[in-house]
Amino acid sequence: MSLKIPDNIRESIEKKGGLKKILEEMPSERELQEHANVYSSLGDVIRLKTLCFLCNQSSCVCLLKDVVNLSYSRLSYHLSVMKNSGLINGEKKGNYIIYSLTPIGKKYCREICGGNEE
Amino acid sequence: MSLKIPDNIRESIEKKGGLKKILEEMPSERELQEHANVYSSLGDVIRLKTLCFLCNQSSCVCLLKDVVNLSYSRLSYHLSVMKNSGLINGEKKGNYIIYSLTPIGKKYCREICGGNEE
DNA sequence: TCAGTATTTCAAATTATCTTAGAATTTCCG
DNA sequence: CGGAAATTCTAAGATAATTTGAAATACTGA
Repeated sequence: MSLKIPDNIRESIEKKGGLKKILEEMPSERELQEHANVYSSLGDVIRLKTLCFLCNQSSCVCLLKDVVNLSYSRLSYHLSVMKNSGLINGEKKGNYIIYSLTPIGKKYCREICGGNEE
Repeated sequence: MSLKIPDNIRESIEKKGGLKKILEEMPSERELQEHANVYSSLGDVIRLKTLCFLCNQSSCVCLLKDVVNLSYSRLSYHLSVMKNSGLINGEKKGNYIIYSLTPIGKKYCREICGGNEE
């Protein structure tokens, strides 16, 4: 690693024990991938709106449909993205599937919507 | 809003002052859009790795290139995404551009990498 | 001014994500 | 059980994001 970089940066790195040490202390590829999955799931207004609504109120798909104003199939796609990234969970209750936030979903809901929780 | 929804959900909504009230208390479209921009910028492993490295150490592009192991143009694209979403900031120093985290970038860095900051 | 280095920009090709229509499933109720 | 109504899923095409490599820009020092 005999890279040509500005002196002050090189010195700062040496003080921290070298580049190798810094890199070793960073989160693993797997951890970063997991975070990236959640964040990209959160990176969409429709899904954030859904998250914020579920933060206040567990809901069937038919009510969510009216809240976000989408077709069933389009909403269903976004719910599946959120489910796969572990933000929400759907539980079958008779004719309906009731979606609610997982603990991870609640954490991010707080970050976005403030403290008001179900 | 005479939607056919499960009774317990309808009752829960009434207790909270009705659907209209719940919707009014949610973050605005604009706020959600801003959050979505940041989250989709975070939704990529390359960018998270960059964020975590900058969390420890401000850096020129040439060093980052070795850290994330990408071509200049590919890295440059990801840096521009992060810059546009307000996570990082580049300052020209002679021949180099030194990137560092903005306050927003530091906030998310903490969420991902734990407490260790520059 | 000129050569050299660091970084960005552009446009085309590729890849991932989103949307839509409609099919399939599930439940309700006679 | 069988048909209707409501809900959910699937797969294609449409849209958006990413990658690539070449060319452009901006600065430095001789």
